[in-house]
Amino acid sequence: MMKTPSPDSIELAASGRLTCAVETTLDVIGGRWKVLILKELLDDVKRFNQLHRSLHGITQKMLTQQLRELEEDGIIHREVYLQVPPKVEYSLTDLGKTLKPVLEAMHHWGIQYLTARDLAPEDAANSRTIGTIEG
Amino acid sequence: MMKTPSPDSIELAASGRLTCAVETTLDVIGGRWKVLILKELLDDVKRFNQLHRSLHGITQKMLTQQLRELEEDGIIHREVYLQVPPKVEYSLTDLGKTLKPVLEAMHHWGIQYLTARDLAPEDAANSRTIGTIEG
DNA sequence: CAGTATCCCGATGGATACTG
DNA sequence: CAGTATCCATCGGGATACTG
Repeated sequence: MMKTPSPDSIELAASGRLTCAVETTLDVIGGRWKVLILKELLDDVKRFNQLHRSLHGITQKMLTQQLRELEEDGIIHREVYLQVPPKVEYSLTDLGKTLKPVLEAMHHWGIQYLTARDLAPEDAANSRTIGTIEG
Repeated sequence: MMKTPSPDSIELAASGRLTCAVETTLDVIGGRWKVLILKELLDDVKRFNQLHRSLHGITQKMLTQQLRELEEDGIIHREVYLQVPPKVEYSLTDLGKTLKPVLEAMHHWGIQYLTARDLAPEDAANSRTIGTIEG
């Protein structure tokens, strides 16, 4: 995989515009707050206001919206307790838990990237992969 | 990593608003066309119009813009040949190549996700991770 | 507590035309 | 060939206020 020259892009009509599974993933976790939300839920079940407090800066609207999208995509589960005052708990579904390796890969790369840029920003800017400048 | 309860989020002032390395990664590859561009460049060096043709639907403006951003982030290298007609080649930097595992993880999950949703969309919608509904 | 409902703005991204 | 330059539509996302 990824080694094949051409037969790679997976044509799917699911969303109409996606041409590759990588984009599908990006579509699911690419939202402004989604990876943060997922991180919060990786190990624990959490309530709405718990999330609201943890994700500093997010508005209620955004939190609700992003949670709904994650729910529709089958990533998280929303458990409503019919009581007063209301109580709603959010948790990862089994499908959602499978995102862990992806998030870890992204986390790992992020660290590496920040390190590289921190230590040698100019070096990175000048780095090149082609050695022969020749028409 | 990811196993620790709290000392996780890496406060960085690089971009001002990022609170986690995962977001850093998303910031770099989260653009509308970036993962597609990266996929094109994973194995080959390519010219501007080659990319333009491969990424069906992208406009010149968008292609230029996304390429510039990737370049600024040290992910790709832009090699200009001073000749007529002009020739510009894009390639991954060493740093850019390190994204491969990330893209592979995302690709792999995307496939898995599509399969899961395809085979059992309702099942996924009903899946839950908490078993005890109890206030 | 856990949301909705409005209003609103700026960034993202697209169409089109032009150029060194 | 490889871009720029404009103009424009959309929409993600935020502030604020209200509610079952």
